[in-house]
Amino acid sequence: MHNLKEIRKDFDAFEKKMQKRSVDINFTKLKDLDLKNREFIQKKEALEKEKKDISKSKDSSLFSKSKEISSSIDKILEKQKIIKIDLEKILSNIPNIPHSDVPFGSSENDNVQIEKYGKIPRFDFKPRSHYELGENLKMLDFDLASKTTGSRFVFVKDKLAFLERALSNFMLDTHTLKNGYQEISPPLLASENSMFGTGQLPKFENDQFEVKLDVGMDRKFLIPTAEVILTNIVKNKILDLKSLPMRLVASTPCFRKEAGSYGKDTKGMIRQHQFYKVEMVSIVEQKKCLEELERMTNCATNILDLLELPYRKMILCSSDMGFSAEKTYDIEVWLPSEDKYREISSCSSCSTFQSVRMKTRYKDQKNEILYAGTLNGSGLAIGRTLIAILENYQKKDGSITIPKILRPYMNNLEKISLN
RNA sequence: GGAGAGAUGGCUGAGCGGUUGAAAGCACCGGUCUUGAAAACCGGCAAAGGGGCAACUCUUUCCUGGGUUCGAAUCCCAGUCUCUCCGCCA
Repeated sequence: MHNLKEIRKDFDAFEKKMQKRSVDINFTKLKDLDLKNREFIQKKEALEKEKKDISKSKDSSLFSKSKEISSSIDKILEKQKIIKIDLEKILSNIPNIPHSDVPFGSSENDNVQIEKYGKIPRFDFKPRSHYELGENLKMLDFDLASKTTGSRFVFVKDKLAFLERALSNFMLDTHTLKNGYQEISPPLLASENSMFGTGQLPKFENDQFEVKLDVGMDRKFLIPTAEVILTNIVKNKILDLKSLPMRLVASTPCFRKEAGSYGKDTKGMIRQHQFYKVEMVSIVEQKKCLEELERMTNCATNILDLLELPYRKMILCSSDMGFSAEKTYDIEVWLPSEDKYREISSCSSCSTFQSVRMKTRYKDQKNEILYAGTLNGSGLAIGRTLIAILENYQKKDGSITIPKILRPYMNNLEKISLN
């Protein structure tokens, strides 16, 4: 969310920056509502002052006047409430402003490749897709999942389940032992307010799984990413400068409705309602956002380097970035069966966008209170890493070689083949 | 599920109808002292919002939402969360 005070300073500049996002926002209405809102505040405060003076004077002859003032205040408050709701509604649906580094674009086709890494494997046979490989090994079972649950779920079995678990441990170990992240095992449900804080609500409610709890009225949602719960750890806080940067990592299941992607990636486990992901979150001084983004992205790509998987690094264009992001790098891993790169990690700086929503601040050296910068990135999506290993490490006979770095995590198993 | 207790500033914690935005301590910032540091001492120190070029000033906020009152951190009602005891249980 944007700080209205900042927007007000230069409405036109704000409008101009927002054009890069290609979203339609009623700026005139926003400006108008802000103006009216401030008028009401002034009227209200004048009356409040008057009332306060009466009560301080303890002059009983003025007490009835005070009652009258109270009712006028109520009337103003009522009108102001409507304006405030409108204002909030507009404001909370405005995305973050893209950083000047971000290329302008209208679709994912405008994302810009920064660099390619690793060697694309050559096969002397037609490489199979991960679902063919997994089903042949009898270790991926999509039919069983539709039987027990429904579409876009999968059973991962046997050695592939082992591999999945090994990946989680390997990634967590790397981030905690080498990259300075603190491991967290968080709740998988988030409150409505937490979902608002990171920007999933109110605009993207359709993508979220809401969970009905019997007691209480508070709404709860299954986390679509651990980003939600990790970032909201610092909600409503004024942090000590010494506690920054704060780096957190968690490996959790993630739940997404994938509304609006009907017919997309219906085969295989590229796009599921539930998947494991190792997520990194950093809370930093606002001026250190971009620096931290580079660091975080390197932490993500480092995992691919260690797994010896070929990938490329992309910078997302203005229209392909997430709602809360000011700048995003996508890491795409090579998938031989599709003969192309597919997203396996997304690292974003959200500047102060989320911290304004969450009210996360810190005191700098001068004791000034500033909004914190927040960043999040996958390090990596486990399901998709599993896919990448299956496809890139496949052999002609349908067996899978296990990447060397993972073997210590898998009882020194070297290869997965049909039992 | 049953019975109690509580929620106050960055933190700990007093206050239980009238300059209380809130004692005290810790933390933090500035200063004195010191070769430097620590200790000690002195001073400063809540946030959000509005107005003003500024100095500054006003309003709101003691979990949330209602209510009583001229006036609420303080009284009443509802909700949320936390803790203790009992029961149940992974």
